[in-house]
Amino acid sequence: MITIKDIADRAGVSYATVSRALNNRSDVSSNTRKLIMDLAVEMGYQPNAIARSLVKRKSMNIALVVPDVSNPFFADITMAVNSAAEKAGYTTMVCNTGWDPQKEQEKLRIMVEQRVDGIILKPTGFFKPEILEAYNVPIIVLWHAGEDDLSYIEVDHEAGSRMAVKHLVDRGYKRIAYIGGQETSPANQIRLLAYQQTLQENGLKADPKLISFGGFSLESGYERFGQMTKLQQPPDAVFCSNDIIALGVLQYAREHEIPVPAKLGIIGFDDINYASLPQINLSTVSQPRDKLGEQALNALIHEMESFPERTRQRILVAPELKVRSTT
Amino acid sequence: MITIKDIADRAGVSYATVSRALNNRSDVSSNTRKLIMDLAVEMGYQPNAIARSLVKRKSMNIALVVPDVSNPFFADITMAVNSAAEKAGYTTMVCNTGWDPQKEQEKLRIMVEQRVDGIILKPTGFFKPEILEAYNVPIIVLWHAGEDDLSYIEVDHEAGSRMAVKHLVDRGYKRIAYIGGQETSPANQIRLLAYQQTLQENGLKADPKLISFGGFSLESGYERFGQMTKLQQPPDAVFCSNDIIALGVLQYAREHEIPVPAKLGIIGFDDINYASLPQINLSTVSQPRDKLGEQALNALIHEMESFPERTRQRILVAPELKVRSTT
DNA sequence: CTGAAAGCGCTAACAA
DNA sequence: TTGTTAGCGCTTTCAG
Repeated sequence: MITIKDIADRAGVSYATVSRALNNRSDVSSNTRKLIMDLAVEMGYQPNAIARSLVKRKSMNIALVVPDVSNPFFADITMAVNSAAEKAGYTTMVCNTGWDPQKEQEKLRIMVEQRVDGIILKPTGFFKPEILEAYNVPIIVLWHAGEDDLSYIEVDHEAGSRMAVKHLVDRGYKRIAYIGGQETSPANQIRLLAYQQTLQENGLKADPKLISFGGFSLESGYERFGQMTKLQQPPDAVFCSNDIIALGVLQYAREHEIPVPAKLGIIGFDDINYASLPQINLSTVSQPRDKLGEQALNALIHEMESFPERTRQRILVAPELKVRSTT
Repeated sequence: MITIKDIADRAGVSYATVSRALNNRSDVSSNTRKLIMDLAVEMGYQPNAIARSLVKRKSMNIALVVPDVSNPFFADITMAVNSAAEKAGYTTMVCNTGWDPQKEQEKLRIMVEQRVDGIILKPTGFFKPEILEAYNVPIIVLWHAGEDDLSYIEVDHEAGSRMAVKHLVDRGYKRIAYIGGQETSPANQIRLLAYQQTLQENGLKADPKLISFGGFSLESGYERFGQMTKLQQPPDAVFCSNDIIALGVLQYAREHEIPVPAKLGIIGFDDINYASLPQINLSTVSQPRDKLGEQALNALIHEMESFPERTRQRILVAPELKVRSTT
C-alpha cells in the first residue's frame, strides 16, 4: 500500500509536508499542495485510518451492541444509528450479543480493545452498571434509567401504554385485557401500571383475571388469549406488550371466528415491520426507531465531548399511536 | 488508559517482556508471566487493537457492505457473516449503501481506509469489477459470476426457479405465470430462462402474456397480477420473483375472492421472515441466508489467505423449497 | 512555508 | 529468559 512517504519521495518533499497537504492545512504553498494532491490520486493513495487513530487517540468509530440485528426492531435502530453516525463522520461497528450476557461482556471488551470512541448498548438483561462504568468509555444505554452515572435513552413506555389503553376506551371497549411479557421486566411493570391507572382514570376497573404475563412469542399470545376467552366474562379488547403477542391473539381470533375489531379490539406495541402489512394491519404503539437511534447517537456524541465527565442524560422518546384495522 | 509500559514500570521489567507475557509466548519465566498477568488484571489493562493492527499490518476486522441491513434478507446475512467471522476471530464492520452506487463507493473507500482485512460486498447494481480490483483488498461479491478475477457467491437462481415451477407443475397447475423483477437484471434473466425451460420440459408452453417484469414491491405484484386476471385465459398459478411481489398477488386474490391454492397457486422467492407467518404462509423458494453468509465468510478467509493472488471462487448455494399453504 | 524529530502503543528481530 | 531497538504510518510540535 502507498504511504505518505512514497508520495513524499516522488514529490521531493518531507512526509510531514505531505501530511499537511493531505489534511488541507493552510500552511502549505498551493504549488506543493496541488503537486501532492495530484500525486496522491495518481498513486492511488488511501490514508491509513489505523495509523491516524493511533496518533490522534481517536478512532472515529463507535460501537452499537444489540442482542440481535436480524430482529427488525434492532435492525431499524441500527440503520438510524448508522446514518446519524455517518453524518457525524463516525463509522459504526455493530455487535450481536444473542441475548447472552456473557457474550455481551465479551463484545464490550472487544469494542474497548478496538478503541471505539463510544458505545451504544442495548443490554441483554439486568446488568451491572459498575461494569460499564469501569470500562471508562462514553456509553449510552437503551434501557430505563438507573440511579447510577450512566446515560439512558428509551421509549416512553408509560405514555405508550396510556395511549393504547385510552384509545381502546375511546373505541368503547369495556373489558380490556393486558397480555404482557415477563412479569419482572421493568418495561412490563411500567406498562402494566400505566394500563391499570388509565383504566381507573376512565372509570373502568382492572380485573386481575384479564392480566397475564409470559413469553414474547406468537404461540404465547395465542395460548394466553385462548385461556381468557374461557372466562365467564371474557375480554372484548386486548392490549399486548408487543406485536408478536398481538399476532398470536389475532391468529386465535381468526381461527375462532371472533370478528376483529367488532367483537374484539387488539392493539400491540412496537410497530414491527409486518404490523402494517395489508394482511395484518395491526393497530399498535410505535416505538419510533429512527428517532431512538438518532437521539441515541446525539446523546453519545454529547457524552463523548464531555468525557470523562458523565453527562448522565435521561432521555425518553415519545411513542406514536398507529391506528389500523384491529381496533 | 493503561499501556504495557505502565505494567512494565510496575513489574520492573521491560515492556517487551510484558508484551511477550501478555501474548502467551513461551519465552517468559513463569514467575514474571504470573506477575505481569496479575498486574494486567489488577490495573485493568485493555490491549490496544489499533496499535497491534498497525504493527501487524492486519486489523482482524472485515467489512460487510450491503444495501440495507434493515431489510430482513440482509439482516439474516449479516447475522450469519457476523457469527462465522467471530468464530474465526474477526470483528465485522457493517456498512449500508442504501442502494446508492455512489455511497457504495464511499463505504468501500472508508473500509479500505480502516484497513479491513477483507470485504464481503452485495453490490447495489451493475458495478465495475475493475474498481474493486483496484482497491487491492480481498473481496467476495454476493452476485452472479462475471468474467473478471473476483470471487463470487450467490444462491443458485436457476435451480431455485426450476424447483418452483416444477412444484407448480406437479401440483397440476397448467397456466403458470412469471411475475418478475427488472427485465434487465441478471438474476431475473436466469430465473426467467429456467422458468421457460422447465415449462417446456414438462410439456407446457410459456405464454408471453403470462410473463411480466417490474418493480419489487407489493403494489407492483398486486397491479401486475390484476392485469393478468383480465386475460382471456388467465393464469392458474404464479411464480413470483420475490416474496413481496407474491404478497401483492396474495392480496389481490384475497380481495377478489380467488381461492388459494384451489384456483390459484402462488409461490415466491426468498423466504423473507414473514412468509412463514400463519396469516401469510406463503410457499416460496428459500435462499438459505445462514449458509450464504457462512460460506461467504469462508470464501473470504480463503481469499485473504492467498492474497494478493485472487482465488476466483464461483460458489452457488442451493436454495430450498418451502411448501406452505399457497400451492 | 518546510523539514526534522518525537511519539502514539505495540510487535519482533537481535543481542545479551 | 530478558532488554534494546527499530519500526508500523501517521500527526504534531518546534526550529529553521
